[in-house]
Amino acid sequence: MQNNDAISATISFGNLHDAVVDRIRGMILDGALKPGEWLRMDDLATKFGVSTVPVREALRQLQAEGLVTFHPRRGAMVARISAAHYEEIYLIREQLEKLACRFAAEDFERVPMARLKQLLDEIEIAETKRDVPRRLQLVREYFFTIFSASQKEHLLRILSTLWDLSQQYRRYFSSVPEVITQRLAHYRMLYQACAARDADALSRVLDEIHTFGRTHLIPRLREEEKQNLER
Amino acid sequence: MQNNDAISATISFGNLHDAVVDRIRGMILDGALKPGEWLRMDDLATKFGVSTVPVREALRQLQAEGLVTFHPRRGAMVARISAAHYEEIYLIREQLEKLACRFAAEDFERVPMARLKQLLDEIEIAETKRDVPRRLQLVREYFFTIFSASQKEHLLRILSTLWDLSQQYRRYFSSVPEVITQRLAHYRMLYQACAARDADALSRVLDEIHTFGRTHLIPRLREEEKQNLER
DNA sequence: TAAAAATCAAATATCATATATTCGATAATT
DNA sequence: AATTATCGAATATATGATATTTGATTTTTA
Repeated sequence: MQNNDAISATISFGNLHDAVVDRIRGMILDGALKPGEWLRMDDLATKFGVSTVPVREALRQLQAEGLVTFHPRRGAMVARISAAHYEEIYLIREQLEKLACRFAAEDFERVPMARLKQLLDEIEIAETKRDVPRRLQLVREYFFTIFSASQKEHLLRILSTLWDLSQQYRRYFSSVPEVITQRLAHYRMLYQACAARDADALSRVLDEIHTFGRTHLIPRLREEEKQNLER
Repeated sequence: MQNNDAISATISFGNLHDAVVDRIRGMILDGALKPGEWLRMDDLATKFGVSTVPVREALRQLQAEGLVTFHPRRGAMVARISAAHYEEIYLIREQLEKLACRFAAEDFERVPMARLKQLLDEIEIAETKRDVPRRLQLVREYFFTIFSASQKEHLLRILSTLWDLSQQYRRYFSSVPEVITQRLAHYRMLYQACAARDADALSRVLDEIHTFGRTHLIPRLREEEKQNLER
């Protein structure tokens, strides 16, 4: 009997380590593995059809990324991220995304506008279809299409892990209608700033995006967390 | 015969993974392992008196931190960091260190001034003794004593890995007299800004520190790299 | 010079050990 | 007498060592 989740069948080349990392990270990001959930190495290994060794390595890497916490002799667990942590992560993202856009704006030729337009359209389609997971995925790709024009390896790596860490938070707000319409407006403004090759406008839009998060979303999240604790 | 480098003897509890990570990271940071050098898992394992498993895990974590690169079926190697990478890392550090100081300045009470003074004195002593490794260590501790007042877990973690990545560069300049005197002046200015509980002054000093790096050190490093390639 | 074999090390699996947790039994206290 | 607390054994699972396999590189021979 062959397990459908088995990796060995799907990945014929490359190493198991990276494949396992991607699988587990994916499961955490789309909520299949929830914060606070224990990650039993044996279970994951049999699920993926591999031994425990690549699983352990994968979990260690995810720990380094902040998505997983290790508890000595107890095992690994999906990281619990508090509202305070989200706030911190967002402030870091704000600075680094501004930096990435500054680099990108040094040469707008590197921003693939056609791809950006396509993603923007697909985001709106996903929204009309109420396909939240797909929209989240597309939005991420949209932003990173812009960030990538910075051609800054480390910056992109750090931003990528920060987006991973704030994924839960994004999913949490992905069903609030006012937030969605506001965000869609922001995405369009980003596109226009890039299309106009206007570095200042790009910077302003990014500011607006993050100010909206700071003033509207983070307080809401703090409130929500307080309610959860009281219950 | 007992190997002096053996970890098992020194670390009786906790897991080997963390101990091995610290050891290898330490060896990279103080130059015992040089950029481009292959990290043979067998060798490291026997050197530390452990099996290859914790070594592999440690190398994977260091890969996530950016200190080590993996080459499929070839092994792990100490990361080579180009002048362009240093420049990028420094620009990221600039933004994040300003952010950390902004948080720290929200409540100067959290900055342990006595400790800061002590470190500043020790830095100057280490300098008169020409003890470069110790000075590098102390300077790092000095900055992180300030950053830590931000009480921002993720920010500190990211800054820590960025300092690790720029360690080679710091060592490279640690023997240039003009750089040292300029840096010592910067450290004193940092102390004074904190002592005066002046957030603006702190921000200005940090700006000056990074501007000096950008205008004087990075170009020098680029030049050096070019010469190395020509040779 | 090219091909094949030998060698070497990483990648993965399997096996062993150590530790934390849980459950049950017994004792102690109310 | 009943309930709770504590101690110990059993179980589960992380952690670490050893063994095997796979892939790549180098060397040797035709």
